[in-house]
Amino acid sequence: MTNFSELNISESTLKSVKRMGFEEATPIQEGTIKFAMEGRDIIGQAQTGTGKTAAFGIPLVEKIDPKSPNIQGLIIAPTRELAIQVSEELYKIGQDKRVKILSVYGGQEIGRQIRALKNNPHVIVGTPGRILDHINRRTLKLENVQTLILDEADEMLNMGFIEDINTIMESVPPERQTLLFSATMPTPIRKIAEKFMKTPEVVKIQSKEMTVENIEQFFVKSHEREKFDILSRVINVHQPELAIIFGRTKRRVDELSHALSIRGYLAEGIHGDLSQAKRMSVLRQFKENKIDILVATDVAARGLDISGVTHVYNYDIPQDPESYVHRIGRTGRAGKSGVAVTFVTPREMGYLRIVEETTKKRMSPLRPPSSDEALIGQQRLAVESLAEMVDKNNIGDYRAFATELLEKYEAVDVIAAALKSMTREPSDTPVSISEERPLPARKERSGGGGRSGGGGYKGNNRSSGGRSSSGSGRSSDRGPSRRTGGRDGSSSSSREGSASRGGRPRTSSRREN
DNA sequence: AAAAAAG
Repeated sequence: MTNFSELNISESTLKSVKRMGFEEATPIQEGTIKFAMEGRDIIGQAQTGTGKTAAFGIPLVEKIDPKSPNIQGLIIAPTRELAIQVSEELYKIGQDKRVKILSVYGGQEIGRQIRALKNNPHVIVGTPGRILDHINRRTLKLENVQTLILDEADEMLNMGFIEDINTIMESVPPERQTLLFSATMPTPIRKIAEKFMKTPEVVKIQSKEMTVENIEQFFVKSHEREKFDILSRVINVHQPELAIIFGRTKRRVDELSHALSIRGYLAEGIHGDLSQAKRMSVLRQFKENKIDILVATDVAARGLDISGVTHVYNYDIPQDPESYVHRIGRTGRAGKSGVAVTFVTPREMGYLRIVEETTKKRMSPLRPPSSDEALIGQQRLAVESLAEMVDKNNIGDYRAFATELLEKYEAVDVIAAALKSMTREPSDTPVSISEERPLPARKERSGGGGRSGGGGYKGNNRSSGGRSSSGSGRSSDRGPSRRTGGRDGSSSSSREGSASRGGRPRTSSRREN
């Protein structure tokens, strides 16, 4: 372990770092700061939560001349939220040295940014689209940039920014220092590194920090229409302090957050169609614990560093396993433990296996709690918060009323009544969540086909005839490989028997509610 | 097929 004071950092920066509560450098910080202060180019392989921002932020701030009016550092980040987060942390690191940081990103009035740019910031943090926009408007002068940093480079690749990145990098003087951070190193990123970097030092942190070892991973096999009720029960049993629920689409997120609010949870949604102001306010409320549950699309899956997230729920299993790793990585951070629960419909079980192959870890099946268990969870919660109020002597002047009650009733009855009034009974308020189009059944190396549309709806519809919605019966293109393998069809499982209580034979009576 | 990011 290295202490920051051993890293040749200037007094002013050290002071800021101390104020932020940092004492010892994390592995990525130790490795990066040492080489970066020597002016070396660096490839850092690490995810957020490892102290990455300070790893490049400290040497960047060290290099800034606060008396110069020029932009000396440029940082490119994949999402707006990440750009904001990075600029906030850089501001703290550079506070004592009076380094001026400016973030530029889409969704914010560009005139305001242009005015702010005239205020001679030293460091720009931005998203690719808006940075390019400013370059084209000639409102962003990059000819004095000495340090260029790519944060989450592989994410920017995934999001299709690779061309933008190339263009931006070409607009920065070649005799600069370049730091590139990426969790993985796919070929296009490697190419960028070869093209734009000078004999970079590679700083890789041990795989231990990059995996998900302190996260307990569960899955719940559940049909689409049962998901929400099971989710509420699981939440009531888990009693998460801070939870993120991921949904697959923006619409899904809207409906879920609305439904949760109806049932009395403090939940808000966040996705890319909301105004930037709304996105920021939701995130801030979540960080300040004003809401307990953040419902999100993958906009919140990557990079965001929100401390204290105890549970992650994947209401829909993510398509690609990488997304899964990013999502559950929002919990179990900074050495704390976390819980991740993933809902998976029977026909999506193939995706689950793929995820498990990627993480090299099996998920444990989670039995959906009964409504009784959910209630007990709520009651426990009431007991805890009552006890906490007593412990903290947070009783105000209710003692007189308590005495009054005790003249008439048994103490135990009074307390029981108080507990009951604090308990949220499982609500049966109806909520509506649209059925999500199921993920396409995983195709196994089918060679042929390739006609547009990919015949998505190839479900395991028994051919029960009945005008399945919207006609257009394209039953002709039944794939060549209708496999019979482990389909659950008759679901011989018999555990979690409570789910199908009424034992209704699943005949053709679809859609009757 | 969805989401992110420039409007």
